[in-house]
Amino acid sequence: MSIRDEQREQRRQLIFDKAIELFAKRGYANTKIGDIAKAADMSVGLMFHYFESKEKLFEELVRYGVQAADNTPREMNFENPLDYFEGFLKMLFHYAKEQPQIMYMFVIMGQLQRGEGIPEHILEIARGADQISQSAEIIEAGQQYGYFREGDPYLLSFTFWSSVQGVMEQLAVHPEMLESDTLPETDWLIGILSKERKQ
Amino acid sequence: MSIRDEQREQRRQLIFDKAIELFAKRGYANTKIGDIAKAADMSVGLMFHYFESKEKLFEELVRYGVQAADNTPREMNFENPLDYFEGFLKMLFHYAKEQPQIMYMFVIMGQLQRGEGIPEHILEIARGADQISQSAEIIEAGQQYGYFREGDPYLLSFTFWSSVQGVMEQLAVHPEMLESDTLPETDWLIGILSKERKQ
DNA sequence: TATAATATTGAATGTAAGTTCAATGAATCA
DNA sequence: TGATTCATTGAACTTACATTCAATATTATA
Repeated sequence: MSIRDEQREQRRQLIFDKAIELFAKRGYANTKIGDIAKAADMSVGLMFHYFESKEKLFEELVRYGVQAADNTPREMNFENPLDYFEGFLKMLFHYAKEQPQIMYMFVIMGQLQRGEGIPEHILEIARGADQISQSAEIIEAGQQYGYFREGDPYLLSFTFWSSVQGVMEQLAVHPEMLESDTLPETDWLIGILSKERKQ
Repeated sequence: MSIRDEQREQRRQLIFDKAIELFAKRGYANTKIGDIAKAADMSVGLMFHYFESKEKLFEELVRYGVQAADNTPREMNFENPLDYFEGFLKMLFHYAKEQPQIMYMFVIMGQLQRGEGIPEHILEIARGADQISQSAEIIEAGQQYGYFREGDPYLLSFTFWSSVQGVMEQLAVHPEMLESDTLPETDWLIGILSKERKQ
């Protein structure tokens, strides 16, 4: 790859990263192209040299998020189903510090569900990753082995992911908590799902 | 009060209610005055007969929310501090069905924390209600009597309220769950705070 | 009923923000 | 070095949306 191409790629990546942060912190409609340009230290016009439009930028970002969400579970090994959730949380909190993009991505994927201001075809892309239903299956299976609390698996999954979502959203606005490593214990949230308290 | 005044009040209330719902579901920037007008079945111009501006409407709404949040704890009696949180949740879920406004209000108050698109003086109003710090005090006191989990009280409070926030946000987009009374058990969330599992 | 006050509308206005574009500068390559 | 391609900018263009306003209808009051 030529130097030109590399620089182009770096520039795109820079915009991408700043956009993730801003979209996560302020929401789609609240985030102005000018804000992103300023954060990436370039003119507004240049943004359009790298991304066709605000919408396309956001779309690319959502695709990236869906893909990441899809891949993550496959990368994980776990013995008991609860470990799946615990592992996920640990990973989330762990990465949150070094690569806040992952956390921001998570926040954005959540915001999407609320988004009537967001074009339908982008919402469609996001629906690909139905975390709640997928997890509900794991929970249902796990309940038979007594790992999980009793109750409607979908509702448990809903409650767990909504909570994680809420925590991530708040963390996104409180970067100082990340920096000082002041993060919830994974147990606190896993407790929503688990039958017993950890020893 | 004259009939005119009454009707005026009703009209204002209608706008107010529709605005709460839309702001909660779509966020401040995403919600167009035209959307609210359509929901309230009136012309855009008429909205401005009842409310000076979108911002003023939102401000009034936030003031209402802060006041409601302030009053609620005083209305509650509880024996052990955990009951305070459980009572609050029960109330929230209970009202959510009949008066979704309360739930929406809750969602909006949460959105405010994220809001750089929202005028500073409105954010200032919202800061009046620092749920997290207030609850942290109750938690800290309760820890001494063994009701609560060990851990940084502020962080516990943060985690609990973030989770509640997350659940409310999701419920706001899934009204069918409210209607079918498919709601999380309060225990699931109280477990974030409590030392022991309920018998 | 006549007059005043209020309710209501839709079109006009102003503005903020997304997008386009012509012009300039910098890098690449022949 | 000259030509070509890409990077970058700021200003112009456009559109969506908040807000204003003149005109009309409705209701209250004398």
